Amino acid sequence: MTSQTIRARFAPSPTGYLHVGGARSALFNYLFCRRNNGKFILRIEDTDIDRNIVGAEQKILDDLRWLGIDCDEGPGVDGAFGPYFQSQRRDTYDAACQKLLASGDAYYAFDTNEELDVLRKQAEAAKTGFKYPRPDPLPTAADADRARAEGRPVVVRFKVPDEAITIHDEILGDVTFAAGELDDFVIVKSNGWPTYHFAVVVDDTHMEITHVLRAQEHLGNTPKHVFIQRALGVPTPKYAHLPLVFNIDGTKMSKRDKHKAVRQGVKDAIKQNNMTDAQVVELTGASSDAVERWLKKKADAELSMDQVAKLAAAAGVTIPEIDVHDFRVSGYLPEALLNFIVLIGWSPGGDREKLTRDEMIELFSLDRINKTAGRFDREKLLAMNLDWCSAAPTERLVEAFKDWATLNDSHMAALDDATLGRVLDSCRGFRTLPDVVAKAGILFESDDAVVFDEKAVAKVLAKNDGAGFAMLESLLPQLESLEPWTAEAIEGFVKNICESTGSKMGDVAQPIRVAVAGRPVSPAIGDTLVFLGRDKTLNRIRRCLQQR
RNA sequence: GCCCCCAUCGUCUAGUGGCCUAGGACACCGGCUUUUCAUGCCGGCGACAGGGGUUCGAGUCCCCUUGGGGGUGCCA
Repeated sequence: MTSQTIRARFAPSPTGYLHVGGARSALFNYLFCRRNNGKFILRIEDTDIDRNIVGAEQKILDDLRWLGIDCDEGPGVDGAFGPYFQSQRRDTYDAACQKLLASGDAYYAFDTNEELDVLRKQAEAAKTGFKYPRPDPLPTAADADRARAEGRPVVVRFKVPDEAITIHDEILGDVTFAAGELDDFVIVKSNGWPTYHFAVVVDDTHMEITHVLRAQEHLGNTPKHVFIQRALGVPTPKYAHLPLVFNIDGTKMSKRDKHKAVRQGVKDAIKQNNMTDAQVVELTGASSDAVERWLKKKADAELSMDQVAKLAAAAGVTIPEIDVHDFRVSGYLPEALLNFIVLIGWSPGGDREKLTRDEMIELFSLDRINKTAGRFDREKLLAMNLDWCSAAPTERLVEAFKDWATLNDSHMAALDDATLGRVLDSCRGFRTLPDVVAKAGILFESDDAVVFDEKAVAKVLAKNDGAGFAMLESLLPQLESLEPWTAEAIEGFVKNICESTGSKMGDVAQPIRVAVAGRPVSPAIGDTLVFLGRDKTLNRIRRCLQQR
């Protein structure tokens, strides 16, 4: 190791938002570095030019920032090892490739995808594993030029040594792969760009990465990387393969789950005649062919997320949160998400569970990482979010709520901080930020926006020959003159009514609540009326009386 | 097919050979509190996958079986 300092990295590819699994990898790397005074590096792996999505890296950066995971080197944070985009490091890969070609550790190959497909199918039919047949003798540079001239694709393959290899993993221990298991894999594609396996090794070397913490799905790739390192004559970093993160049903958590959930919901709706194929076509504005393919053949790409969202709304399906951004939009606190995620595959030991980022840093160690894959339990996340919301000071809640409200174009984004703080405090006990809107949002809409819930009206107002309505009627003039218009005064007023009429709080508060909110749910009655103000309160009660 | 990894309540986990008649949290069930909805509080249900070893002693070590997962791409 040329550097004594621990250096670890998170290396996402810019193909969309940051996935929670990726966020967990980023977090572990981050914690490991912070704990050990190391450097945390962010590198964008954009060697697959066709799959890159414009602006995706910015979204990933935003999500990491939202979570509070900051890097020491990376896009926008200069370091001595940049650039931090693989697309800007092409010459490095080319040089490394030339070196391997020159030493005979890599060679040119000219097979078309079709030819390879045929070989793979044959192998499958024969129930044997596919291994790329290494040509003998190996093609020369001249052969490569000739192939290129013929219009054949030219790639570079790594000549895998015929020897067993043992990987020492910091979490899993020694893992041995027998000789002859690997075949000669591609390191440079026909478009000249390196594959992941090659770029990752070259970059980790140049960036002097000392520790590679990555998902366990990469364990089987590690021999490839170590063989390349040996051929290049460079050191091997320490590896730590993190347990995977699954859905609650044990399937792999993926972006496809969103399509899957909505597809199922739409299918059910059609089956129950709540929806027709024609409606699906109309809703999405897509061609009926595209819709059919999406519906039947699981061709996710046929519909955009926007179109899928429309279908979800129509079919009454909730799209599952998969990306960090989804959880942000759903109204989770980043500190809760972070706390939840860190406990999948790691624990500080004992009964400790609730951890701030700083506590995680203090407690983090590689040897407490589990080997077992964990499931992403949304119920537990919800409970954890409630805990964090309950414990959060009002200012923090205001800040988080504004972020959420702005992101969701909520009408409550317009409220001033002081009001917002009081509203948030009056709703304490909520699980996610939108719960606050569900409970108190109506108080900040126009009076005509109040829709009276039939059941609530029947139960609270109309029952007993309209006892509730009568109550409201008698309350109205007193409310007109009540002074001062504060939560305490209003609560006191309601209590007085109870005492003088011998009724329970609910008998008085509920009719008022339904009158002003249309539903039997709102903050405490005093708070509810204060948020509304006297004029709107009276107006809404009068409007309600017309429902009689 | 082949290679690799994994295995404690439904879920996340504590447990690193005796402290384990296996602890906590979420969920679930029951009760209490409460002006609504939520909260909050109390209690309950509930696991070492199976079989062999090793050991005075195994959830903890070894082997097999079973089960789950990952890889086997000119994706990362």
